[in-house]
Amino acid sequence: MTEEIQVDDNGKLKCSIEYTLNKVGGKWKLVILWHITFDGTQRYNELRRLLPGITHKMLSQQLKELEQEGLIIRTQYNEMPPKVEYSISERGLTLKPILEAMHEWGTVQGG
Amino acid sequence: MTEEIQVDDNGKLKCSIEYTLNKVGGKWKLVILWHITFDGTQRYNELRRLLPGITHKMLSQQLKELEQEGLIIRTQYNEMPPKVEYSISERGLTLKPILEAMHEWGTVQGG
DNA sequence: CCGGATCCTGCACGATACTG
DNA sequence: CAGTATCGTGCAGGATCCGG
Repeated sequence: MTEEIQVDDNGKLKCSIEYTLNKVGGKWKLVILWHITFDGTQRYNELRRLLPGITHKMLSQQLKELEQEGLIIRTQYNEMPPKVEYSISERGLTLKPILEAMHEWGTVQGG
Repeated sequence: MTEEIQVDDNGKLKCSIEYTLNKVGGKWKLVILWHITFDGTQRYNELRRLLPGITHKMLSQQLKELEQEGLIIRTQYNEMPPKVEYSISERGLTLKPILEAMHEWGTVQGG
């Protein structure tokens, strides 16, 4: 079994936290994942309401990236009107410790 | 004791994770904290070596912000040549669960 | 050795209009 | 309802020089 070592564009060593930040960094991803994980499956417009301040573009963009990473699952119902649900995947569930830790810290430190 | 509720610029509710991201979000803060927490007290240039790719400006800027947040402690020795050490604070130690969770995830998922 | 000051660039993020 | 398309912009982040 070969050793997989994380490197950046210049071939320098990266620590594992940088890998994580690459996947779920940015302003919205962890917040989205938190809601889908703990509030359960959500529709598109439900997420918009849960995320005050997010724009149309950012929500759909972040959802698409999260789906491509296999962290959430997109389920489309071909009805009228359209209905799309986003749920957490098994891989996404492995982020739970991170979400819980960050939520706990924000709650305690933020008052 | 009054209830402290997190709100954004428009008075909308924020979830605790957003508070956390405000404090330790961005490209470098968590990585810096990880090294100072688990590799122990570090000098300025030692941190530069531990953080391949970080620029002079970003390192000093992030260190200053982390110190102002009370997450790390800056100790200056008035010698020649100058010597400055950065160590984790008690408040900074409360981030340990987050750091461990993100490092663990990056290690497992990143291979 | 440890930074601050300045100037600059690019991309994350946003506003808005349009569509099946 | 659940998105795309287009166009802007501000600030995170970077390069470089200066100073104690």
